[in-house]
Amino acid sequence: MYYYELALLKSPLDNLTYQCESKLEIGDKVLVVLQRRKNLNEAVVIKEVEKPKFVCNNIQEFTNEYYDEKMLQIAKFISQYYVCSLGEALSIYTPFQKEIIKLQEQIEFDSKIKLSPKQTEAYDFLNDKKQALLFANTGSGKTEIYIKIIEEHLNKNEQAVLLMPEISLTPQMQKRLEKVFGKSVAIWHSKITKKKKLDILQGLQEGSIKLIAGARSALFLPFNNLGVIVVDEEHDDSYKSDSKPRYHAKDLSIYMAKKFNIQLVLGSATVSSSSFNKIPYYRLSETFYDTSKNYTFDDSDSNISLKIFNKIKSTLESQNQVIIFLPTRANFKYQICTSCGKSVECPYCSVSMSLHKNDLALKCHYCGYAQQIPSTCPSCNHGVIHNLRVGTAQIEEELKEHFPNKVIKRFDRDQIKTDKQLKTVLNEFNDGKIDILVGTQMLSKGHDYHNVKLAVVLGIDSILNMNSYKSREKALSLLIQIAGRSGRKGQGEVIIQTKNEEFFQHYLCESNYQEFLDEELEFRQDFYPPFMKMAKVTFAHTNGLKVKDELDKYVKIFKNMNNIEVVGFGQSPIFKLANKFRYEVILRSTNVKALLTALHSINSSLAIIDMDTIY
DNA sequence: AGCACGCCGACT
DNA sequence: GTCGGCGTGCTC
Repeated sequence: MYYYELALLKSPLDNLTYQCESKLEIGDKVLVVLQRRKNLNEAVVIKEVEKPKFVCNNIQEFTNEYYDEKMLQIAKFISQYYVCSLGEALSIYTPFQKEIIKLQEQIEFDSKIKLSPKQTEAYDFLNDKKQALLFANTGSGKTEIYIKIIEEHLNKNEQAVLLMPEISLTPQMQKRLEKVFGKSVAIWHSKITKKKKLDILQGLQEGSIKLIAGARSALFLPFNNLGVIVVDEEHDDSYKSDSKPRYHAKDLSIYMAKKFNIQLVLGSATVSSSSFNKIPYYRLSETFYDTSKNYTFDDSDSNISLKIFNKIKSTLESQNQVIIFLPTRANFKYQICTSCGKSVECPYCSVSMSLHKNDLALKCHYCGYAQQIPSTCPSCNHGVIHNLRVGTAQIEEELKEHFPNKVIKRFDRDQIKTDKQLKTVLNEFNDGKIDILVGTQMLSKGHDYHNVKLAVVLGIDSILNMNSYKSREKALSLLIQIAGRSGRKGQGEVIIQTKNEEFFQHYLCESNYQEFLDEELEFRQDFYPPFMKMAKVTFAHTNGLKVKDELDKYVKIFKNMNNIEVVGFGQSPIFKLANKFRYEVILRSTNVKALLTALHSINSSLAIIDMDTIY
């Protein structure tokens, strides 16, 4: 009889020991039962052990899947660093299939891309440093550099992965990659169908697929010979997972690249302060087209002021396209009673309900709860409800009244739910079938809109005023990214509604972003990341008193720890979420080990641990 | 008594 | 995370 320690996939439990008549390999995926449970649980063989004192259950079934040594190593790191069980960490990986055999056919790619002298310099720099940051203005041709580097690796018979924020995986990018790499490239993200995923996995293991362009989960595919990881839009916070394991795909890319000697390229026009601080960078500011921009500021409160309206009007009159950004979905974000002053809140969350006129409903954007639009205030039963903080749907509606013969479309999570919808709207927009695109953050992410002459930015102040050490960086990078969508070929106009003109004005121009980073890093020295490690521990439970007690207990414990600082604690910004009350405590330390020791000492079923929290 | 519900603890 | 055990308290 053999005895093995197994990591239970998707389970927060520690490894458990099972027995088996036959010899197994480390990394094999098997199926087991847990005592009182009916369903089989997937598990991974971690190590062989001596016969334990307790009685073991048998391993029920075997599979033809396995995790290789590198996967196990990284998963162990993830479970340590991001504080989760090994089973949870391993769950992000897609395992290898046992009986697939690698075909030996080498294809020689020739992209025929001629890099400019500056691009060549950047290319040489990236190759020379092995792990480097490409700090490249929009329109400076960073994709071509990525392609050149990927090509070089594929021609050495290595594999490549190109990570992008989910929403930037556009048809344009797909076309560009397919033009060079043909059937050797595959696109990978959460919305790819099951069947397609199986085909890709087969192709990847056989060797017919050599490049994966995908969202963060693409980093965990069964690569056997990964030569390069490219992280595009590396500043993007969506690389951080918000469910267990709460890993950061960019940080893990850096870790994996160093550990396994893989080339790493991080790229962005607005590089993150953390990468800028620790990774050697090449500044590529030369652009192919003269992209001079004309910035205007507007300190109005109203949704669309006369000044903004006239700009939109004249842009449309000259047959050009407009994009309008605002950070809020729906028609209005807040429903305030003019009589009693109370806002209409979600019954399960402590947030205001958003008005969706089209669906005749108030919806909670956090738990999805929807209800009918009340005619009078539900608190005082007689007050009239007043709408505050305008959203994309409302702007769309108002613009449709003003420009009845123009085509106006919305670009947000309500409107774009599938990959197909995304592609359709983007294609229509680039074919000139849409005149105005009104959207949220989605608008800013890496899309190429070639005919946009005006970008309107509303509500950026609400991002700048967020209570986070990162809010300046977030607001500015977002603004630059949106501005970058206007006038990619030639003159572009940007109008920004803000009461912080001095701040934005100074740093807005892409060539000043570096100056911003220098000053921002100086400001953060000794207090914030990247100089300090920060973690957030949230306690959540339906019983508000119980969860408060738990928080108080742990705050006391943390305060008595060496090398750990309790930055603050209290109710979470959204105190009640999906019917659970939430309190949080922010910890920081210059000492990663001390911080991890504190986090690993937490033994509470109410705790949600978030290492390197982004807020 | 019969059960719905919520809390708690174990899982090899 | 998920399940069963068990106590509470409500209803027939």
